[in-house]
Amino acid sequence: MAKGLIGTMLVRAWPDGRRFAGRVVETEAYLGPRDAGCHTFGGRRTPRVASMWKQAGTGYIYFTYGMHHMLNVVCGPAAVTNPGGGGIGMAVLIRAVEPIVVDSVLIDAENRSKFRDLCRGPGRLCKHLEMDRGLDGLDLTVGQVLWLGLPGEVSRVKVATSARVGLGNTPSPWLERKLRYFDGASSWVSGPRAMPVKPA
DNA sequence: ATGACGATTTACT
DNA sequence: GTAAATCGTCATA
Repeated sequence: MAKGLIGTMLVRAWPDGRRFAGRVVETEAYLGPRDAGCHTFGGRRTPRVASMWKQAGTGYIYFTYGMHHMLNVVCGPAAVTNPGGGGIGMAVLIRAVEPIVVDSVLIDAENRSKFRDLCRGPGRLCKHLEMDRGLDGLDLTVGQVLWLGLPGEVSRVKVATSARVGLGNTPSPWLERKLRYFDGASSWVSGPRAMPVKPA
């Protein structure tokens, strides 16, 4: 799903009618309880990560560093047979988006560079789309506040991969896995365009 | 009740 | 390149 979401449209609509739409260009996969980099590592089910155990299509938004919010798309099944447990606890972090519609105005490709940093990085994305814990747990399949649409452009996207960003330095094979996906031809991607697998 | 810690960004050297 | 900003969350006590 992390790979498949590259190229899809992320849409945000405000009560006052304003709209934003952007093309997803960078994601990261967080694979659940076995993944040392994942918030559900070890089967964690604290209030903060509760949304990660819900069904695919749920938004998981959390707060970190005392100032930033991050948006994830939950992608596992929800609890069915075991109400207190169940689910898979996996999600995809949306790290960067190419602005297409800003303040309800379609931005031509030639003018898009003016918005280069608007949604480049998970923190900036949430800041500019005004997404916080108030939207945590939202059903992203209901197109009213925040949702995902169809691929934005009919073009062959070359999806590149790298290790995930910002996971600290606790040694673990999980942190070296190439679970970050991005449009290799996009200039809207955050951080390094390729990360070394492991510093020699 | 307390303390350590971020799936980051920004400002400075 | 390095460091500060800043606070909710959760594991201890």
